[in-house]
Amino acid sequence: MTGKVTIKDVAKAAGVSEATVSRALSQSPRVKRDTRQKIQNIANNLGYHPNGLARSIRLQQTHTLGVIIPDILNDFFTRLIRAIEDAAGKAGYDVLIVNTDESLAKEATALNLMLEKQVDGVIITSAGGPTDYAAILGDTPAVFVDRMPPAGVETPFDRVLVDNVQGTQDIVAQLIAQGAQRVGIINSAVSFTAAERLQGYQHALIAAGLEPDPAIEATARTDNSNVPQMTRQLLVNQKCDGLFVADNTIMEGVLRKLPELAIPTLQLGGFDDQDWFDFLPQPIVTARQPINQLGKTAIDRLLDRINGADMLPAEIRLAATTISR
Amino acid sequence: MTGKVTIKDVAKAAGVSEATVSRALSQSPRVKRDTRQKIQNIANNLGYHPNGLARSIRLQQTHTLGVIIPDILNDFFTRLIRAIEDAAGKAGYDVLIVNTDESLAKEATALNLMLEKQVDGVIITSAGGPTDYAAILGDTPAVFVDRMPPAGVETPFDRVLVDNVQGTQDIVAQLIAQGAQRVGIINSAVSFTAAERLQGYQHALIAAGLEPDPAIEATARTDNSNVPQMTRQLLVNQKCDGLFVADNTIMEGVLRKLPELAIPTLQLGGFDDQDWFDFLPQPIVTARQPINQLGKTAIDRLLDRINGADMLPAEIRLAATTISR
DNA sequence: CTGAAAGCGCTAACAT
DNA sequence: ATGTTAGCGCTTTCAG
Repeated sequence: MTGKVTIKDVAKAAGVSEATVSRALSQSPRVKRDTRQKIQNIANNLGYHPNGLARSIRLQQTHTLGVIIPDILNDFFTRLIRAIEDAAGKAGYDVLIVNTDESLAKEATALNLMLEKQVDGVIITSAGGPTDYAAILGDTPAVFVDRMPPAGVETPFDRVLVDNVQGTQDIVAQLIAQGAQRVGIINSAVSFTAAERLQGYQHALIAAGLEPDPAIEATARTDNSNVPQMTRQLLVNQKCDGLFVADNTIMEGVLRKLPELAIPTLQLGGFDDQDWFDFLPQPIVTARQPINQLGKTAIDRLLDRINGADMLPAEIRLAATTISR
Repeated sequence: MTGKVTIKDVAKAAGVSEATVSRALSQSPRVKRDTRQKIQNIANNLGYHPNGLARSIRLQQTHTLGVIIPDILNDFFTRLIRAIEDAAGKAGYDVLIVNTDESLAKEATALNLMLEKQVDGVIITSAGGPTDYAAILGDTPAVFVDRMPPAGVETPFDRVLVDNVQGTQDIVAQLIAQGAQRVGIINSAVSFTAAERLQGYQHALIAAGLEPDPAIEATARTDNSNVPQMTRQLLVNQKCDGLFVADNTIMEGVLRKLPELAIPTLQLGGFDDQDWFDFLPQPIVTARQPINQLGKTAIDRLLDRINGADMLPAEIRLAATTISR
């Protein structure tokens, strides 16, 4: 933090008051054209950059939104960030992104950081802990995206979510339609989406007259270290001929394990779509999430709140699209 | 920007002065244990969050670093961000990331944004324009990573770069060793890396006694829209039996086109490695970049500058590793 | 050990 | 059309 040339320097150089410089630089009509021109030139020559901190502290708003993301290496979140940035940028807001590595501790730190930086609002993809968001956030507006804190009923926040139940149900139904008789699941460690996706999975089984079997319902660790072993367990020991995988990071582990297991006719499906799935040798059924909509909807909602809209917290569900390859 | 409870409120509630609250909360030893305890409790109960803007403006430093990234959807940069965040975080710095979509205009905007936010330093992956960085940056320290502005000789900035020439040369040499007789190149639109990678490509050809041929040196557009066509051009029309591709985004386009061309024995290689290349049916030779080192080195260098280290701007080159699949 | 007061850079009344 | 001044929330001399 340097660039020590301040509005005072410009004022002195131009022989006017600080107020006039401020007005000139913010295009106020209350300053003569000539003066404005002169001041702008001088400011440029001096290499003046307004101090946004000072302005924000004065104006009581930063025009910055905080975004809390659990895994910046995950393509899904990268795209979500991009969508959020886009929507925010169009509305004139900057975005402060913090990655939490699915750690609750880091999430709390991130939240505090954002509050200290006085962000005007926050978008949270929760790592899924028992955090008391309302207490921490005070009256800073927040919108939850993709995941909700597990708290449950009385969440006083807006939520923009994917229809995980329906999305999963569609995929599993498709796997069965393609001939699978015994479909296992490797679920994710993220409690919120895991619960919903398990439900969709079971719905699909029951709708097809199949019985859910706890023996073929596995859960991946957060670091996915047990995925290879779970894959073998379900496909070899449990003789599943269909497999639903709850997200793209788990899918990568499964795909890596598959060749050595050499299952002849496996019906494979999973949540999250990746472009490179096009290059896979085997067929795969996936749910493509409406990422851009997710981001845009969340930002719209957040900006409404920031602008003082008086509305009840709502839950918005967006549908995923099933893609068969 | 809300959270209106300030240090003044805490002071009032605690019956002490603002100064004492400030001292208590910053663990100054110059305040009685009891007082500190009491103040901390009151602050918690009130839901007090220090205003980072006010503190930064007072302390003349933000403990925030700006990072300018040209394409946040590109896996390479995502990993770079992650590496930078990691290194910065360990040193107690936050990171403000801005994506420029390879646009010079957005890059300039991003730079200004960062200066206005008073970042303590900037890491730039340049979109590669004729921008006069020195003039814009003033005395804000900056380090260039992965790419340098084209200016050339007299860059007064530190640069942390990959050895593009050697990396490319190794790959192309490997393609030739594997039997390729006529190796084409689809280069990137990014001037800096493109120039170096072309050089490495040509070196390898010459070292193998092959003649560089402009007819098989193609360049992708920034949006890669011409990649399918270039691929056909080189492999079908120009009958190349080897192909070097300058980055991972171009590689994806090539891979997408390959099946329909059905080239029997193609030796394929490219810069940037992706984990999912493991799943490709055909062999591929890639350069894995030392991303973590890149990030860490850049941050170290930047922090040294921020802390006033007096050293000449240097260019640090890191080696890429060749991976054959 | 604690308080009073100045000042970081900026904008917005309120003058003139 | 421009200048004067107060104050945003914080830290830090300087006094006590």
